[in-house]
Amino acid sequence: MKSEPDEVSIDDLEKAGTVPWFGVRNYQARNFMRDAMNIGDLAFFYHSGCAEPGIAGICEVCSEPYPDATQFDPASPYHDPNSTPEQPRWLLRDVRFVSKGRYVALAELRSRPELANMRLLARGNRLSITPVTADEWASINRLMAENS
DNA sequence: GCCAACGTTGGC
DNA sequence: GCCAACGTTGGC
Repeated sequence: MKSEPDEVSIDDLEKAGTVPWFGVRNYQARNFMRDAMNIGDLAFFYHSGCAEPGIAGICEVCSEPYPDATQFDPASPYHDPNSTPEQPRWLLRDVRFVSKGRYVALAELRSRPELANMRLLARGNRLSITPVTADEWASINRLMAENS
């Protein structure tokens, strides 16, 4: 799950404990969050749009999907004038802080042959939420556990 | 249903 | 700030 650290960083999540994953405005990413997640699932917290993008920590899905309030707020950059409370387009889930690990930068992810097929790293991928296979999860977890 | 134009994402 | 890649919009 990608977030710009200027908006919500892993440290912000640690302080807050739980945050709603607001602002997703891509149908595929929304569908992954709505349909492919279950309460208790773990996710990598990825920092994007910053000097050194990469995986900063782990969070846990802790709610069912519910409407993203920012879509109804005209003052929000995530406002969607075509969405209504009766038929909301954008759903989110809450996530809870689990842990921080050694920062695994995008360049390091790209250097690992075992991650060559990871959806996150696919050419042209812009989805802010992508699935992770069990093997990818295990190998990244090992990288995060290494001493820095 | 096609496709050009436009907007956005996100790494660099 | 640039630009490749992709998604969305809207005319036809």
